[in-house]
Parts: sequence; C-alpha cells; structure tokens
Amino acid sequence: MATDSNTPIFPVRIVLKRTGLSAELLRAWERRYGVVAPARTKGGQRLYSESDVGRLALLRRATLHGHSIGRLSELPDADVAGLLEETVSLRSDATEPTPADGAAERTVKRCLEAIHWMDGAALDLALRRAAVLLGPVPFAESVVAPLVKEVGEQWHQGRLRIVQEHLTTATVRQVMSSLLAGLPSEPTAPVFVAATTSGQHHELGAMLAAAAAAAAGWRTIYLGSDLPGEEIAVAATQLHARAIGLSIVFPIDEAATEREFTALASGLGARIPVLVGGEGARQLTGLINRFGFTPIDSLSGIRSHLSD
Amino acid sequence: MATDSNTPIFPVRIVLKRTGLSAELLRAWERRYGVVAPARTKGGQRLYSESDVGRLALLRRATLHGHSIGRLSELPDADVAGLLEETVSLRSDATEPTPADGAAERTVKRCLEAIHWMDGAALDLALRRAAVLLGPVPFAESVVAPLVKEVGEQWHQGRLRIVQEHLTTATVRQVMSSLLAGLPSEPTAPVFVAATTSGQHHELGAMLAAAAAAAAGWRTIYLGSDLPGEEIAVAATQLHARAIGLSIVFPIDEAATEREFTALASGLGARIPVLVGGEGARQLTGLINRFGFTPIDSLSGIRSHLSD
DNA sequence: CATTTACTTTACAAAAGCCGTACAGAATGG
DNA sequence: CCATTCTGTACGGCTTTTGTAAAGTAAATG
Repeated sequence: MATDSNTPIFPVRIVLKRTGLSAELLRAWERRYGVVAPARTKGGQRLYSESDVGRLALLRRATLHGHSIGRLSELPDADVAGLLEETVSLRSDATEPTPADGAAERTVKRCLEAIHWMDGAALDLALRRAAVLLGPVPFAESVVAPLVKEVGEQWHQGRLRIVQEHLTTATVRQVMSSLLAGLPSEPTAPVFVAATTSGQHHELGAMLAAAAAAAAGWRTIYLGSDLPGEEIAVAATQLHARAIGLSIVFPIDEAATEREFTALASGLGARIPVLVGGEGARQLTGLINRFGFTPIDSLSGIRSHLSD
Repeated sequence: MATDSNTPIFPVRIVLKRTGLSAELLRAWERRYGVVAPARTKGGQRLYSESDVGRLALLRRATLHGHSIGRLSELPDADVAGLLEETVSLRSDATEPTPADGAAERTVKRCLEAIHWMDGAALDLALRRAAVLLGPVPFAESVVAPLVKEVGEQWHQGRLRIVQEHLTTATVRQVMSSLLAGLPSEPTAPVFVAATTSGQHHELGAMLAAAAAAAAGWRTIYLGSDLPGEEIAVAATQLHARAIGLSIVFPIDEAATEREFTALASGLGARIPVLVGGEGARQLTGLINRFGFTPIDSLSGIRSHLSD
C-alpha cells in the first residue's frame, strides 16, 4: 500500500490537533529528547507518520499521568504503553492520587459551569480534553457518570432549565459517540443492546451502559430512548443480543415500568440477561428481581457482569 | 462508452460550484502542483472530467482538515480518501475507490437495507463512507435528507418498526455530529439554534438544519428534540442567536404547534428570524406566516436564507 | 459587437513553520 | 535547605507555503 503507518504525510498542525501538544512543546521534545524524527519537506517543514502521531499521543498521555518525558523518551512505544496501563490501573485500586486525578472533578465542575451558561462549545471542549486525558472508560466513570447525576439532580430541583439538560445530553452524546467510534469491535463479539423504556427520556444512562459494554469488547447497538419493551425485545432477538442494558431514571413509575418489563420479557424468546441501571434501578430492585433481571448500581458493575 | 468518468465535459464554473474552490485557487493548484490536468477546448478553456471534480472536492476537504496541498498533490485519490477518513476519525479497511456519481442513491438504498436488518454497523459504515466521499453538505442533502424522508414514510405506513426508526436516528446522529465536529467554526460567527418543539420527537430534521447552518459558517447550537417554545426562546436569547431553526414532522397538530409558537414568539425579546422546516412546515404555512416565521422546504433554502 | 467569462503571468501578503535563545516554575538530589 | 537539573512556555527574526489580487489578452455568448 502507498500509505502505511510509516509514510510521512501529516503536517505539524494535524499532529498538534490529534495529540493536544503545543507547537513549542513538540519541537522542544524533538530537540531535547528526540522523541520522534519527522521527515522534512524540501523547505524544511516537518512531516510526521501515523506511527509518529501514535507515539506522541501515547507520550503525552503518559506525561500527563506523571511520568517524566526524559525517561519516557528512551523507551520504545510498547514499554510506554505498558507503563501507562500500569499506572492507570494502579490508580483505580490503590487510590494513589496522581496529577490526572483531580482532573475528573475539575472537569465536572467546569462542565457544570459551561452548562449553566449554555456554552455548548466550552462543554464540548472540556469533555473532549478529559476524554483524551483519561481514556474512554475512566472518562465515562469519573466524568460523565457524576456529571449526568449532578445535572439530573439539579434539573429535578428546578435549578436547571430543560434546555440546559437538553444541551448537556446532546453534547455528551456527541463526545461519547465519537469515543465509541474509536473503540475496535470484532464482528464476532457478542452483541449488547442498550436502550431506555417508554416514558424514559433521559438517555445518557443507556449511553453510558453502551460505552461500558463497548469498552469491554462487546459489539454495542444503541437504540436510543423511549422505546416500548416489545420493540426492545424484537431488536434484541433479531440481533441475537447476548445482553440488554436498560436505564431508568425519571419518572420512577412502578406500574408503567412493570408493563414495559412484561412486554420485554414475553417478547424475548431465549433467556437473555437484562441489566437495569440508573437511579430508578435502586428503587425498583424488587420489581427487577421479580422479572429475573439484574440491577446494576455502577458502571464497573456492568463491566464485571459482562465479563461472564 | 461515450461518457465515463474520464470524459472531459465540465467547464470551470461548474467545477467551482461543485468543489467550493475559487477560480484563482483552482488555477494556482493546477499550475503549482498539477493536481489535475484538465483537457482544453479549441480556444484553450478548461474541461474537467467527473473524476477531476471528485479529486478536487476530495483535496479541498482534506486541506480544510489541515493537510497541506503540496503533499496531497503527490498522492493518488485513494490515498487522499484514506487520509481523510483517518483524520475525520474513522477506521478504514481500505479498498473501494468509488469516486462515482450515483453514489448518493446507492448509499440511500444500502442504508435502507441495513435499517431493515437493524444492522447498525453497516448503516454507520455506509453513511460514513458517503460522508467522506461527498463532503458534509452534499451528504446531508443527497443522502441524509432523502433517507430520513423515506424512513419517515415507511414508519408512518407501519412498514418500519419503532426500533428501526430509533436505530436510524441514533446512527445518523452519530455520523452527523462527527461531521459537524470537523467543520471549522469562528468564535465570532453568528449563532444558529436548532431544535424541535414539544411533542416533536423526530429530531433529524433539526439536525439537518444544524448541519446546513454549520456548513454556511454559522456557530451552531443543537438543542435536541421535544423542547417547549419558551425554553427555546430562553436559549436563543441567552446565546444571542441570530436565527432559530425548528423542524416539525409528526404529529402535525396545529393547535399544539400554535401554543408552542406563541410561547416562543413572546419569549423572544428581539426579532430573531425563525426558520421552520420539515413535512409539517408544508402543511402549516398559514400558521407559520401568521407568526412572522419563515417556512423552509429544502436544505438549500436554509443556506440561502442564512446568507443574509 | 458588446459584455461576460476565462486564461496567463506576475506579484503580493497572510499564515504557518522553523530555529535559537531565554526564562521560570517544578522536580531532584545532595 | 540550596544548587542543579528538568520541563514547559515564550519571544523575535527568518523562510516556506499557500491563498488572493492585478493587469492585459483572448474566447464565448447572445
């Protein structure tokens, strides 16, 4: 092929965009540590290859997690990736604070501010920054989930307008879906169907479930919000889904939910596990168990359930 | 064959229209980089072939995404397309050059098929391919708009299930929003607010309006569907919107729509133009005019209105 | 034949890059 | 604690790249 991952083709501005580095810093890294050695045009301008970009993005994430560029620069890509993986996973159980750690809270705060001013661009920017910094899964767990919860509460208390909630939904959805698009998915992987039952208009919970499933390697189909149980059943059957994720937030209407569950359960020929999350799941555990569904109270809960 | 994609038939002015290039720039590209070598008439005027136009459109889009024309000019079409896909954040399995003409119709057909089988991945892929190939505006006009219309009709006739409509919405939304994210936007550009009034759950019309506005250089805020008129007014005021886009599809309920319009109009302090599109706009022109709003019947209608 | 459209060449200017150098805050190591 | 790196950032002068404009001529159009 004419363009493999070592063909120098990307001008510096694209590299900056994709890695989030500043021009000065990138040049400093090259000059001082030789992190990459881009080809040059006749006139002397840099031309980077796909693998250069990958390495730079990796290095940047690693530095943001506290590693020093001087040391990293001597390591091959694989080692950097290993190191990064190690630190990120360490953080989750060792609760050792790293520089990137307060980032989640700060991002949530900044997002709430942006939502208050209805500044969609700022919201988008803050979210994307955090997404790059943290990686898809921690981003979903430590930024989106708390943000959604907070927005839900404020909206419930009348401290946020409907538009603000809508704007949040639209923006978060954009960011999440562009993240999901970046996750690899095997055509043979088991299928996960995410949706929200009739009357449930808050779709971010389902979106989060979809993200968690996708990150766990499942092929994820996101059906959106406000779907009759019967329809969900049809889709799940036709798609040979191996699991279904529902989100119930508000209103928490036990009778209506029961109707939907009944329709869903009777429409499902085979026994397909149904995971139910969201604020509503906490309050309706009885109902959920009665149908043989599984209540979920955190994103990591989804992950562990999907591992089976 | 008399007219294959290499037959030179297009005079320069058509090419300018279709690619969005300026005459000077096009000639500069030919002179300096030899991006295409059009045939000439006896008198020396340029005649471009279909594949020339395709290549030029592709190159233009790639440059807008930050690639430098000097490098791109050395690459064959397929590589440019590959690069573009990559930088617009897609993964490609390469192959299939297809810089062809009936692409739009074929894509719509393929999409309908995918929708029928609820194959979200295939739908996504088909849409993204077409989006890269055609560019945002033609994509919206010649693929998304017809597709949405067709899906709406089939759904209305009961030939499509609710899930299928939802799946379509979710997927199209993803693709569109990743496209929109790629469009440049000046912080000083006028603001366009797109939404759907209460009771209107079909949001793709508003999404299309948002795309058209963004492509015309506006800063676009997409608020989503099912919003009370009052809320739209608040958002538009706070954001200093210079225009508002609404989409009305179904149900076409004149009384309800009038209520929403009243709330919207009374909430808008300054006179802000309100564009109303969708199937409903055709049937409610009287109402729309009564409020001083502007009925819109095509995407290009939006564009021309926003030029003022 | 007059007006519009298109062509070529030449030139200019803004944008984007490059480099060297410098500086300040943080981290490191005695 | 202080001195010494290590790192990120900034400035200023220069080159390359790219888009746009001007001037003069020729072709097309009605």
